[in-house]
Amino acid sequence: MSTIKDIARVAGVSVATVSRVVNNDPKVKEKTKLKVTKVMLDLNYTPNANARALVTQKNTTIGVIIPSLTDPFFASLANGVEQVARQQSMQLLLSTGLVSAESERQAINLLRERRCDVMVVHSKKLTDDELIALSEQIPGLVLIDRHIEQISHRCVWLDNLEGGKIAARHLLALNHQKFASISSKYQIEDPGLRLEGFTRELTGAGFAIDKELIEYGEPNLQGGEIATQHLLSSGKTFSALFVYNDAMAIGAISTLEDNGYRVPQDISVIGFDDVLLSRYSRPKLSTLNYPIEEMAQQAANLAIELTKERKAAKDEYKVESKTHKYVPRLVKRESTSLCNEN
Amino acid sequence: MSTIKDIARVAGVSVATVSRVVNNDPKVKEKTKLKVTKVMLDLNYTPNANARALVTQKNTTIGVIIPSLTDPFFASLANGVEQVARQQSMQLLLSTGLVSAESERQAINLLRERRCDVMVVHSKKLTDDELIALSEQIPGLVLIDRHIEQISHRCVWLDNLEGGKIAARHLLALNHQKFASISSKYQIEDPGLRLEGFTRELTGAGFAIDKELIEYGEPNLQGGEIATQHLLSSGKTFSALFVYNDAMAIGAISTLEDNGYRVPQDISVIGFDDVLLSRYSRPKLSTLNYPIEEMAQQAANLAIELTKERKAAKDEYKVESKTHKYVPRLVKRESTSLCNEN
DNA sequence: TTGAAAGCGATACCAG
DNA sequence: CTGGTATCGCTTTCAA
Repeated sequence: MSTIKDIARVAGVSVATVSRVVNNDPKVKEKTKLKVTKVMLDLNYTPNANARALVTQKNTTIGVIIPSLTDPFFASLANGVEQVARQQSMQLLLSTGLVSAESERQAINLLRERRCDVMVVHSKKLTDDELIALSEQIPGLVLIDRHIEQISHRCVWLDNLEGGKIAARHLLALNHQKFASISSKYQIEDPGLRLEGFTRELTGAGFAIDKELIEYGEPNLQGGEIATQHLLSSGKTFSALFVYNDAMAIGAISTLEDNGYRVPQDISVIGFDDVLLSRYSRPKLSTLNYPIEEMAQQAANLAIELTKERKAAKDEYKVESKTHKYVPRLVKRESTSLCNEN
Repeated sequence: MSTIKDIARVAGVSVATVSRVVNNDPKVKEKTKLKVTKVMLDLNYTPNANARALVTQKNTTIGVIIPSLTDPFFASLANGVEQVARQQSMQLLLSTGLVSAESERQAINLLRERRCDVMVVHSKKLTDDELIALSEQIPGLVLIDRHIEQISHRCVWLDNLEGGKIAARHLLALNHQKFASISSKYQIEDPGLRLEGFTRELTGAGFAIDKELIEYGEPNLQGGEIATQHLLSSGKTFSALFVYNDAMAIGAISTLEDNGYRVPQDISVIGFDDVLLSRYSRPKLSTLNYPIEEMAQQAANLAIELTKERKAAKDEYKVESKTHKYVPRLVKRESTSLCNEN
């Protein structure tokens, strides 16, 4: 691979001049520019981005850390960041497969080694304290899908509590009175908040959800199926089912129908996330839209903004107090309908 | 951000020594090692990967170029590469949003600038010739999902023709005689090959497919719905439908059922790809498994292998004549069954 | 308009 | 075991 020196030598100019034409410096004579350009083409020259980054102390990489790519939800998240990257002529450095605090920590560290100072991180395992400490060292670190009060202005998150409430209000408005819910067995924040919002709103309306009608399972199709079987075998009846996410909801519907219940005529089912799947299922799933791609874009832009600010005003603490909270939007499709039992 | 010099100064040693402890060189005295390590922690030191790459001429990045991340198929591809990257302690540089030959070319070039010499590329727009030329310059370039004879050993691809044949054999074995097919309107290679394999096998068995029973549409749910309407309105009957991909197949099923046809009792439907979706649909979709994740892993490993080989034997042309062809596997689920018409 | 030279932050060879 | 130093490929003053 030819270097700037090779070009300089062959073209009979100094490296400084070559550098200038590479960077489009207007004060190179047109003639030399042409000459140099030709040699670059001949030798198939490509500037070395590493060397460049080293001297300019600038980095055109934006890092993304997510648990997995196969989950469409995270794929959308990555996609949102990618769009911003493209728009800003930056590139995506992606890290997945996070399972432990240690692996999350390591992923962040790898990004730091590359001096990638803009990063969008989806962390569920690291503690608030560690994240706060990290964010002090990394000005361009933005958390997505998580809210930490002390660094609120660097978090882009969804109001899961409100999402649960919205679901409850929707079912309540449809006249439902007997509720069940399927949640995720994983004790990350989201499932708890969604369920809490849901039950809280029910309580406010004078209803309650039987504890035996709350099941926990793997947050996927099969988990939804199994949880639903448990629900059914409890012997208790319900006309409305609030499920942690769309995949589980689709699994639930499938099991309900296998057991002779029609959705939504007999039982209304509402999911969460509004992934592609929910539009493909039959009946089409009513759910809460989680605008993850938009949020990811926002997060990426925010991260870029933060690094710029840092440069502009080194030690001047400019505490952005803006909050980046999103509220899920109800998407009414076919799996919920008026309750005809009461 | 502190540098190796800072550490050396504070610890009272030379940069060489610091470098040694960073790289775990066994011949540093335990005591100095401890001292240096402490300072590194104190100053929150992180080695600069760019500087490192510059001097070692080694790069721990593996590049992936795909059209999009939102498409689960490509997400799986990226995921496969990521797994290999992780396993080799490398990192993923991802580029998406390819729409034209120019953008594909640019994406590859950005990877080159970063001296990322291992790359897995999914290119549909660049010509064979350009790709061949490129692969001569980039030893670690591997093409996925595309086959170019001259650089066959650097292509990891699926035999779409054979896939079509397998589908045909499956339907034939189920006693079907009247066929229809939905293909993609986009004139990339795959749809043509799949359909050709399908019809060729039918012909071999003494059957044919009515040209009016071949529809083309957008390769998504809606495209499948629309194409199916066209098929139905032709007035011609058929008992088996071969669809370009799973999304279209699910759209097709939906339309068929809306029109009073039962799947598979009245009409058998078979898709292609075996994406997650096909397991969620009802009836569960019979389809051809496209082991894209496995293929992506293979491609990534191959790319790494190629760069190593290059290093081992510079000019010695070691033409790997191995071929990396995959054949799709029939996944029989619920959407195809014995024809009861004949 | 161009060139010489001083780094950027690390590695690795050669001495000692 | 440790230190000095040339070097990687490029950008960026400072002079000419």
